[in-house]
Amino acid sequence: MNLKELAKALNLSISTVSKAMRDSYEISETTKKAVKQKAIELNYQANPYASSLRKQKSKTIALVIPEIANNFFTLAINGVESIAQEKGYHVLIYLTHEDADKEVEIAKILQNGRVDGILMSTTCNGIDTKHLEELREKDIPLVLFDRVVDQISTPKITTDDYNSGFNATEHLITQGCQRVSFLSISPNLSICNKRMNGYQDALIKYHIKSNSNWLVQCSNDDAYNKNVIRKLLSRKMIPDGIFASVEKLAIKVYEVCEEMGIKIPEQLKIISFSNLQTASLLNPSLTTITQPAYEMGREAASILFRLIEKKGSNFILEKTVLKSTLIERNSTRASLVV
Amino acid sequence: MNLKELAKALNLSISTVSKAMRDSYEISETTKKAVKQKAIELNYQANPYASSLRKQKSKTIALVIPEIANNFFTLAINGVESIAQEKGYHVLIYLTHEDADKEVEIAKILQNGRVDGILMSTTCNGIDTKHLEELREKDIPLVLFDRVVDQISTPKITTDDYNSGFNATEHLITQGCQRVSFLSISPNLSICNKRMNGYQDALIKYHIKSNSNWLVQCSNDDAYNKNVIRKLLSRKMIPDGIFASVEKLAIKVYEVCEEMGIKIPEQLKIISFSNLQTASLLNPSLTTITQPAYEMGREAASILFRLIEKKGSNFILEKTVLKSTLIERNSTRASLVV
DNA sequence: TTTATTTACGATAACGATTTCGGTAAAATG
DNA sequence: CATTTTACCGAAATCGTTATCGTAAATAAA
Repeated sequence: MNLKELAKALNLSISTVSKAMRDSYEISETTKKAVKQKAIELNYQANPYASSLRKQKSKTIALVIPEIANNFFTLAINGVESIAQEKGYHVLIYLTHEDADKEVEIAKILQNGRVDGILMSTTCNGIDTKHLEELREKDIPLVLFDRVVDQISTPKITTDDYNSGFNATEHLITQGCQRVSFLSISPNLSICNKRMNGYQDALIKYHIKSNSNWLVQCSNDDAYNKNVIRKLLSRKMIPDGIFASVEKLAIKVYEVCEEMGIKIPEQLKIISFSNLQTASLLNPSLTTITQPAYEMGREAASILFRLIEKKGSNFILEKTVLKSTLIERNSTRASLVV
Repeated sequence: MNLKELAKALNLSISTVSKAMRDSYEISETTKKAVKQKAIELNYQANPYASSLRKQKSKTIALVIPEIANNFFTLAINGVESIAQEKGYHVLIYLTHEDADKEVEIAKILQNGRVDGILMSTTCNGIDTKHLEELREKDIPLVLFDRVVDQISTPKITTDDYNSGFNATEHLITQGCQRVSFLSISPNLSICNKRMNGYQDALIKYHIKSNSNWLVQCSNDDAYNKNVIRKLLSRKMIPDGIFASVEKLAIKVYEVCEEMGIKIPEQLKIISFSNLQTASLLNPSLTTITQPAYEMGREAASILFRLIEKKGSNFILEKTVLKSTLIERNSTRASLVV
C-alpha cells in the first residue's frame, strides 16, 4: 500500500493525496476527509524511509549509554522514552559496554543522518573526545547527560555531583567515620572527579588528613573490583567509612563484607550513589545519594527536541543541574554505644 | 557528502562508485581501492534511508517490552543488543508500560516497513491479539519471548514456567509451608498461568487443599499491590509461604513484612521469580527462580535474524524453552527448631 | 583474422514519498 | 464584460541509493 495505489483507488493524483494526508491548505476539506477515510480503510501508512529521505529528517533519536544493567540508566531511559513517545519520535538504543572504541564507532555511524539527534552518557574509559567534536561539527544535535564531557560545547544535564560528594562524605564523618575511603569508577570521568572533589573538600573541612591511600580506583570489571575492595578491607588499617561513587561498587562492598565478616555499619559505614529499588531492603539498608534519573532523562530528551526543532536557536542553556537527594538508612547509622 | 559528490571527486559514475563500495564483482580491484580510500578521505557514508528505500530493508529491528525498570528485561536487552551489534543491525526500543492500547498502537506503526523484524514481550493487560495476527499476515518477522501469546504462530522463547512453578511451590512445602499463597501478576498472561498451574499441581502432589483464597491477583500498580498484600497478611489465617510470580511483588512483600513486623522466613517464607542483582544481599536474602534472561534475549534475537535473512524458510522451530534455576537463599530457610 | 566472450564501467530507471510550480475553473472585483 | 483572485488539483523534480541493462574495450576462442 503506497501513495500511488491509494491515489488510484481515489481517482486522485499522488500529490493531492500526499497533501491531503498532511492537511495542506491547498486541499478542500471534502477531499481531505475522503482521502483520510480511504487511507484508514486500506490501511495506508507512509513509508518512513521515503519520507525521511525526502524530508531529510528521520523522527528518530539515538540513545547511547555505557550499560543498561544499572538502575540509573534504566530510569533515565524511561524518562527519555516518555518524551520521545509524546513527540512521536523513535528511539534507537546503543550500548557501549564502557568500551571507548565502541563509543567512537557508534558516533561515526550516527553521522550519516540516521538520527535527528543524539542523547549520550559517555563511557568512563574514554579520554579522547574527537568523535563528539565531529558530531558537533556536523551540527548533529547532541545532548550529554550524567556522564558528560566538559570540553564539548553542547547542552549537558547533570546532578550536583560536587555537593553530593561533599554531603555524602560529611554524612559519613558526622556519623563517626574518621577513615573514609572513596571508590572511584574512573579517573577520566568528570562527574566522578567532581564527586571526589566534594569528598576531599569535606575531609578538609573536618580536618581529616586526606590520604591518597583511601582513594581507590576501580574499573568496570566486577571481579577486579571485588578484589580491589578485598585488598582495601584487608589492610592493617582499614577504613571505617566507604563512599562508593557508583551502585555496583557498593554491592561489591556488601559482598566482600559478608565474605569477610565485616559488620555494616558497626565496623564499616557505607554510602553510595544509587538508584537501587531495593536499597531499603538490603541488609543493612543502604544509605544512598539518589539521582533524579527519570527527570534527567526527560530533561535531556526535551532539550534535545528543542535543539532539533529550532535548529540554530542560540538561547540554549548549556548546563542543567538537577539535585540528588541523600537518603539516610542503616548502612551509615552511628554505632550505638550500649 | 553523497555518492554523486564522491563520484565526481573520483571522475567515475555514480553506479560504479556504488558498486565499488559494496564490493561488486563488476568492479576492478584497483578502482575499488581508489573508491574506498576516497570514501574514507571524504568521510562518505551511505545514506541509510536512501538505501533502505531502495533495498526495502532497514537493518533495524524493534524491541517491544512492557517495562524496563525490571532486571529481567534489562538483561534480555543486553542479549538482544549483543546479537544485533554482531549482525550490524540497529535496535529501536518501545515500551508499552503494560498498556495494551499502546502495544496495539506500536504494532500498527511497525507495519510500515520501519523495521525488518520485531522482538516482543507482550503486556500483561492484553487479551486481544489481533495486532499480532496482523503482523503475521503482513509477513513481518516476529519473535515473542518470555511473555508469549500461545495462539500466535510465530517463534517463541520461554522458560519452563510450569516446572519452575511446581519446583518453587514444592520447595516452599518441603521447607515446611502449609499455606502457600500465589501472587499472580495477571490472569491474561499465559506464562503466569503456567507458573500457577505448576503451583497448583505441587499442592495436589502434597495433598494440600488448593484454596482459591491463597491465589491473589495483583496488578502493575505498585501501590495497589502493596495494599493487596497488606490485606493478605492481615487475614485471620495468613499464609506461611508466598510464591511471587514476579520480582516486584516480592519486593512489596518485603516492604509489607517490614511494616507489619512479620519475620521472614520464620513466620513467612517467600520465593520469587527474579533477576535481582541484590537478591543475595536482601534482608533476608531472597530465594529466587532466576531466568536466563540474557540468553533468552540472545536466542530470541538470533532466531529473529534467521527469520529475517532466510525469509520463507519453514524449518523454524516454533518454541524454544530454556531452563530457569532455583537459587535457595534465606527467605525460605526452614525454621530452626532450637 | 574473425567471432565470441569477458571485463569494467556508465546511463538510467526504480524505491515512495514531498514540494515546487503551474494550470484551470469558479468566484470576486472593477 | 474584462480582469483578477481564490480554491483545488496535477505534473514533474527531487531526496540518495541500488539494480538492470547496455556497451566499449580487452581478451579468448574459432
